Amino acid sequence: MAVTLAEVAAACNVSTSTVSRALTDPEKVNAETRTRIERVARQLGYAPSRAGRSLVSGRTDTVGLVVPDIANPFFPPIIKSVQARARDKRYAVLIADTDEHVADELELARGLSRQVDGLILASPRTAPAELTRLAQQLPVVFVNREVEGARSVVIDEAEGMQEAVEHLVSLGHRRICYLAGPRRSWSNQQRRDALATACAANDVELRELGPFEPQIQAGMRAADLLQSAEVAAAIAYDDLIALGVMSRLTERGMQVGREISVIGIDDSPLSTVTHPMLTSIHVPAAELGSAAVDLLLDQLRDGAELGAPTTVKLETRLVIRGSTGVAPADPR
Amino acid sequence: MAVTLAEVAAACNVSTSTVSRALTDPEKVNAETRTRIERVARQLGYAPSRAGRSLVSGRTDTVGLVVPDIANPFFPPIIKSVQARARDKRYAVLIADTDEHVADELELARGLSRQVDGLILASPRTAPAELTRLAQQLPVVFVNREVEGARSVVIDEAEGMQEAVEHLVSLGHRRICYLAGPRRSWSNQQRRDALATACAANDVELRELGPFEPQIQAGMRAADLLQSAEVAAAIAYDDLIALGVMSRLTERGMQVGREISVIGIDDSPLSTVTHPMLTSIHVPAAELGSAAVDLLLDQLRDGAELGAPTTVKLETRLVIRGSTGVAPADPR
DNA sequence: AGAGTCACGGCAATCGTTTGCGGTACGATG
DNA sequence: CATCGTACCGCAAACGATTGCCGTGACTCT
Repeated sequence: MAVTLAEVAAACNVSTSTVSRALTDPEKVNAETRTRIERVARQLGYAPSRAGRSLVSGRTDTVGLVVPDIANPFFPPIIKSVQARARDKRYAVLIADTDEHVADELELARGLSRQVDGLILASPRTAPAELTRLAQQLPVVFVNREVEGARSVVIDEAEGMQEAVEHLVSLGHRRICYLAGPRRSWSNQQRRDALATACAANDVELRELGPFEPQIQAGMRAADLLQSAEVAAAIAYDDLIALGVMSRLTERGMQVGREISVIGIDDSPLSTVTHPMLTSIHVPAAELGSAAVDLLLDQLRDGAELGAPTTVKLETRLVIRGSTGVAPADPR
Repeated sequence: MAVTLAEVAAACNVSTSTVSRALTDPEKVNAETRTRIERVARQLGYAPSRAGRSLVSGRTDTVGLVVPDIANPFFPPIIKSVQARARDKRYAVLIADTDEHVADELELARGLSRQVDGLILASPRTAPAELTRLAQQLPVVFVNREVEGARSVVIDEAEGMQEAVEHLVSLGHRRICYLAGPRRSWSNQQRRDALATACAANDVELRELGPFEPQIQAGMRAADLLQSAEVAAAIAYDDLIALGVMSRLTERGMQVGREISVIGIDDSPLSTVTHPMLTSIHVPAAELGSAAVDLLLDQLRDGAELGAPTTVKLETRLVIRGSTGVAPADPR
């Protein structure tokens, strides 16, 4: 079928070793023969067999990426940047989608682990101990989750959250409702904590509803609950929930941005598709992805596979759009 | 590092061949030894090396999937269903995103082709001849594009488009504007043709604007053009464009669903997030994905690698929501 | 009892690459 | 002229799994 090293070697009257060296270790072989080999290899359309190479090198030149839900607009930008960065470094990317099934997460990761050199887990929800253990078995980088003894890339929601609260306060709001994400989600806790801190610092009352799954439908459910709560400002766990809320509230005749203010988190491209557009805390998704790849490849190269646990923190900031406005005189 | 066949064999006092057979060809070996081997293998945590297996079998148990843009909500459902179906059949999925760069499409596909048994190309925009040639080199299934001599799964927009036109006509519209997708896009031509046919059959005047890239931003641009055209009903190439149009029109103070009607295609989950919600032609995305995998694996199994070119056609239908309404008395 | 059958499992070749260990030929050096 | 160094390249052994072929032993049938 495919052209092999041996065929190229035969066509050049040299041994396979020489061809191999010529193509991977150019200095090790005479310049003249090297160019000859290179030419013939190209002519014959030679491409090294991944399998053969893997077998002896022990590497696969592939990284795995596990995400909870490709359809959640938060992840595509991350996936894209992971792919782009990996491709630059000659790595392929295997993707697995857990469909938000926490139970499948480890299983999928383990499955991938056999065919990749390293893994990136985005927003995992598996128990910490399991993740630590996984990270001891092969190079892993966690995105949007800090794990003991492992490397991770996370976002620092403090800044953005503080801006969000100050923004609402400046509009006259004194009471904010947090629409919580999945109960055991690490980033939900981070966000809730950041919000609590910001509220405390600004003397704002904080309420909470939820938990909600990060899906539009759940956001619609949240909207109905929100209407019976006495608040005029809500910060949602993520954009999807926020969008669901807006959609449902609008449908029920409320004027988002006037009667009630809504803030999302992620600043996904969808933030601009609604009317009014969604005020959201911007998360640098592309950087999340590329930083994760860098951290991972770093780990792979150094051989120091369990290199110093590092946490890269990326900043967030508030992007103000139309879904937030001055608090109504009477907070309902 | 990893447990090998040889280690399992040693632990069982049998040869590697026996272990291999016990695990892959259960009938070929004595029930008693088989269970013993299975037990030991599990205990030792044995997992076959993909590389070793590939080398001798020539297969990789991996399929490649090339999509134009993961961030386009049309594709995640397809990706998901491809993955799910592939996983069922013990195949891994390598994904590549062309970022809408037509030029990279073939290159990415070729790159993948070395490490997969077969390819699925979703909505490719490469020239037909190239695609035909690609399909001769390895098993390929095309999604959302018909290619000479190759297998593909496409959608039949005729039905949905006819429903859409009839729907608009029943609301009093006599003039429809098509917001075209990328000029050389195959599905754009399909959709335009289907629309033209439906319009002719219903004695409706058809205008056209574009081309537009399938992105929200482009839709916003379309909206502004639309306002200076004398139409009160538009059918967009896809939901993203339609959503961009709605968003921008609403922002400019128009009442979508009253002053102007908008219809999208794809019926992506986002259709429900806007207000009013987007009337859209539903495309069975999940079926597209799983049908593609079935077609591909079929091709792989039969060895008849260039099996009969088949085209699977999936039906579409209109989903009516709030973005369409009765035509205003004076079409502006 | 002898021959044939059958189930089971081992041997060894094979897939395509990489790489340590030498071997060869050449030029340089004393 | 002999010795040594060096640059280049070939040999062959891995890597881990699969599989055709054959040997062994037990059983059956006549």
